[in-house]
Amino acid sequence: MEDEVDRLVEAWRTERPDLDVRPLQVLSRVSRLARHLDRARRAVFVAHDLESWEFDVLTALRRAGSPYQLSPGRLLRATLVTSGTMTNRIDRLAAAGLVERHPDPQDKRGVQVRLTEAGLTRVDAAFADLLAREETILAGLSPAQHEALAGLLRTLLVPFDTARD
Amino acid sequence: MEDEVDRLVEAWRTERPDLDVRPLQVLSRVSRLARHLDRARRAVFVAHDLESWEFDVLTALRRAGSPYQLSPGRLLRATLVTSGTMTNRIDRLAAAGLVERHPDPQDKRGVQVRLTEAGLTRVDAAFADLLAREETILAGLSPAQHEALAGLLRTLLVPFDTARD
DNA sequence: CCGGGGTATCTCGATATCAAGACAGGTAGG
DNA sequence: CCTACCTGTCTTGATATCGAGATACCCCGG
Repeated sequence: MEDEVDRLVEAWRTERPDLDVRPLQVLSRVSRLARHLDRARRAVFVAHDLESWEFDVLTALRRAGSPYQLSPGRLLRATLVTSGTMTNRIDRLAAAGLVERHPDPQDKRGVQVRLTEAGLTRVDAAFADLLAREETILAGLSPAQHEALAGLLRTLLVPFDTARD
Repeated sequence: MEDEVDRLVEAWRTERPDLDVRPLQVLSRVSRLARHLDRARRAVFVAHDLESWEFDVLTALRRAGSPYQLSPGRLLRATLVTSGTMTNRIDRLAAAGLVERHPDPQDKRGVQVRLTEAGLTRVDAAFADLLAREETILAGLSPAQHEALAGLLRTLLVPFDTARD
């Protein structure tokens, strides 16, 4: 079977036979697959009345464990957005009743963003559905292939994750 | 070596031991890697005074082969954006002198977007640089691993690329 | 105790994107 | 040929994001 990237690579080989376009075989697929995953995620979240960005913030809080709270600074580093964006996101999540802002007793500059009861149940339900959907996307892979793929991707990711911060 | 996803999976196993979070081992890595690639691309393009979206449109035209022209409709399908976005992009690329709009002689509703000489040289230079940068990202993989990874990703991508359109 | 640099969060203006709809031109059936 | 539907492109209004800067607070060195 062929995918779009096979066609894309073929076109480049015709147009630029002087270049080695093999990197595209991996990296264009990563980008395109990420785009498709984004759409699939969105489709799962509409059933829970959540946007992707809401889910990203809520899961970061959920993973932190009880009492499910993090500072805006930690949240923005976890989700790779700017501080202005995170302020806006927290505002809207608070308006929706999914999180609450609490002053940080340790640091008067700081704030702690805490999941509400409603936020917790929403994110747990959405996360379970998301995993189910992702399992179907991976259904074409054997357990061994699955593991091999995870390992290869880790190899590519480690330099990025160790370089920063 | 560990990456961010290993830590993320570990957190989930603690917080939700009832769920099988293995899909994240692959799909979260795909999403995160795509994000890093995006930044790396951006960094390459600043040297050529190009934005990522400009590069996307210009490469679609470049791949089409001489005379390097496509309709806005084909361009928006190739780049996965909406028609309003594509109109805006073509406007700005035309203002920058990288493409030109020509009426379609076959279909009076239609337009053909054609790469200018300046657009062709810019995209060729940027593409060569991008490939060089991508090669360094993939340097940690042996040729066999590279091929295996490409194959596994294709398996995941084929259902998406055959389903639509 | 005080001053300077660093940190945490928020504000503001600019912008790229999307969704929905407008509109001209194409196309097939009666 | 003309009606009704479809297609290709552009317009418009709303919105999430970013980058830069403002503000308040922390903390270390003198």
